[in-house]
Amino acid sequence: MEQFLNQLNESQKAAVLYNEGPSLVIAGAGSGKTRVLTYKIACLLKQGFAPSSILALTFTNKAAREMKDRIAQIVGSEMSNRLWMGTFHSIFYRILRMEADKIGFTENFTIYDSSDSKNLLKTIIKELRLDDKTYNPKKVHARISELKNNLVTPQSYEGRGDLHKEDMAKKMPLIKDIYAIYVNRCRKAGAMDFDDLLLYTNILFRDNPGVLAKFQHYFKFILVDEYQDTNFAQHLIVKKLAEKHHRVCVVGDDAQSIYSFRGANIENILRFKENYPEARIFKLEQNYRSTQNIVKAANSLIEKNKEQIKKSVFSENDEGNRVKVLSAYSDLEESSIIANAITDLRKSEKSDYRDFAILYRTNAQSRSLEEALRKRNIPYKIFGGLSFYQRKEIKDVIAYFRLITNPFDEEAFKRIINYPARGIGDTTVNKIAECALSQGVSYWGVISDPLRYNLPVNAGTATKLAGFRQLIEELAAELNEKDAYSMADTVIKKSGIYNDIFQGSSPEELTRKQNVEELLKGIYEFCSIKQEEEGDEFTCNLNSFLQEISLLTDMDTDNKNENKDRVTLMTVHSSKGLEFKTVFIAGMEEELFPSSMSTGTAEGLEEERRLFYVAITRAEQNCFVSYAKSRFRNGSSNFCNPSRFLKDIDSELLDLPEDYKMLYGRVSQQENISPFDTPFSRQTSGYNLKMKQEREREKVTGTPRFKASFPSVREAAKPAVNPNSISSHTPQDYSDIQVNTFVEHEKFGIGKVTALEGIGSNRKATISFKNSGERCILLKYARMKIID
DNA sequence: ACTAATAACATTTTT
DNA sequence: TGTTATTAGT
Repeated sequence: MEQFLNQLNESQKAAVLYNEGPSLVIAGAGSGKTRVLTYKIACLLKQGFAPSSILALTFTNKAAREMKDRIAQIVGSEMSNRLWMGTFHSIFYRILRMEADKIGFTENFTIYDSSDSKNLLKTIIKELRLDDKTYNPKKVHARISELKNNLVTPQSYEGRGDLHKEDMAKKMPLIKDIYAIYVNRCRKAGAMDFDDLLLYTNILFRDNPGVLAKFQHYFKFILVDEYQDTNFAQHLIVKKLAEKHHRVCVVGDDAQSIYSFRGANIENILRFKENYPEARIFKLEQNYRSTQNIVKAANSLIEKNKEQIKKSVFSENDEGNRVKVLSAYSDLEESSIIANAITDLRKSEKSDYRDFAILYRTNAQSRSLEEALRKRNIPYKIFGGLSFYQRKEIKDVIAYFRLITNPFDEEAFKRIINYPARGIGDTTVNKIAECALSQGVSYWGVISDPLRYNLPVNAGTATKLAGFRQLIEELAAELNEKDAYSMADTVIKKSGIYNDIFQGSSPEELTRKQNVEELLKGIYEFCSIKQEEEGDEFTCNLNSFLQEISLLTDMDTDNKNENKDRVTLMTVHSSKGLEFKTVFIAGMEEELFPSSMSTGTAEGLEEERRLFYVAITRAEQNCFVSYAKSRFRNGSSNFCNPSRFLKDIDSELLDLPEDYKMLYGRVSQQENISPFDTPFSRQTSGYNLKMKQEREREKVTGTPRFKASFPSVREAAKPAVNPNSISSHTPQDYSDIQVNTFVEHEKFGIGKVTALEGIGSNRKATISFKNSGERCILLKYARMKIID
């Protein structure tokens, strides 16, 4: 214990050791927040708190996993595995499954992802014959999400004239009707959306005092990471659970609250003390990550925000370089300047590619950056964009999984009723939908008994529908016999997906094939990991796999490229929590950063400023900020001005380009324009004039700083895969294995086989590992090799 | 029922 | 520009 405490500074130590009541830890960027959280939990365990009595909530699976690993290193994995540590959503998903009957769900309920939700809303809007321009499904979804996050149910909406007024003002007076129908449809489909996981948890606790009391008693200590990102529903869950013991510790940084558009309420952290008057507040202000100049620059920026908790983040690292501002004529030039800088810095500073990150406000900006990097053979990886589980072919397969575990899942049904094509077209589906709607049954109900519900289809179609029904029923019947992996294999073959996808050889088909293989591999790995964790009696069924992935994002999946030496490209949002030796922040322009969507309100603008703060504080040694004077956006080229945020940073901490000084030197001499109310038009004319002059000079001297044309060469398709590779990851052959054989396991290391039992795919080995003790492993899933 | 063509559209997105 | 969703045509 002592040795760990010695690794902490005084304020960190104080935060770790105070466990008597509620506490708020304000953790500045790079101040060792994770370290405090992990040591605190380790400390609690050492003090005798049972691991299962500690609830630790995070926002990402990644954060939860990392913390778990670090705690395991201190107290061992036997103990850390028993902690209730996970994302809000996954923890309460687990609890809701346990208590599903109390709120009228079955424990197998499906989770609708946001595209499922939007699709359902779209059909409801259509069914109500409303105009989907005014009732834009995306907007409606956002509104319903907001309502749910604030615990407004369709019932409680009734008594809220204020909310109705808001919706009327937005010309959507029927929101409440859509909302009510949506909730009903989800319930009938046995489905919850992401927001429901939090809403129903609150309902569960509200309506079942016994259940609440049970968990209040159960969780003796509650910790919340990234508290600035909690919404009202999350805040209230924590508050209710902590009511009994009042042992709650929340950690966060109000300056890094960047998710208000998803319902995060910065007030939760700003007003923590009002909710917990006896709370103690700890501030972690020493930044261990960045140079002094970077920290100072970030401080001078964030100072311009009004709403924040006072703190003074400082660094004792080297002074470092100033934040260098780069100016470019176009987004194309910006990209090449950055790419060249990476090449140069890598040599001059002996950096690896992995030391660099390029951050941007919008995903669309990645394209030109990509091209520039590719042109110079700089390896890179892009985060964001379409996640693995969002891909069409993956969603199709998952939809089969979902439908066979829950035939009432309407969205899954619609997705696969005619995929692969089986001659059931739009007209038939519409008939089913109409039939289901008018007679109050599910889609599945209709095709189970088309005659009873008078489904108006001809004999041919009826046969096809019966065929589909039979397919799903047959697959469902196998659910209890087979494990997830063989189940998935069966689904893909029986459904016809295999024939549809694994035949073609065009690059797109190849990619789809690869993705499905990747999914199968994922299921396989999931099974083997589960097998190891849960022991030999555990059968890994499809249901548990679905539960796992329904709350998983791509951030969690592609960690295999993590160690490769590549430049990172990502949005500022997804960079939160990460750090890089050198950071480029691209596109620091008005309307882009801050986004034109957020400049309308002071709060919106403050959030953009916090976003910039997050971006700057990712940098350890060098921070570059770039802007272009013209940018290709939404199909056309636009002139842009440098971001107002550049003016928020102390100019002594910036290394500004000449043209910027010329532009703003003049403006600021005239008058001191507040960054908030600078009329945009005032700058435009002068600025464009300047730009023209710059351009002319280029022409005259004939020495452009970079080549003007970039042939847009698209990268060739990914390397081909073995056409038979559907079986390339199938279990290794362990037929040579015997008692006393030595093996090396991927996770557990070297061990000796002490016993063997079972035959075929049920063959298991008991292995005594050098470092991890004795374990019984199903050979089918074992990831190990025999050593001679 | 399927395909091709065109219109509409477009922040950020831990779950 | 690039994607996605609806529509018109076969």
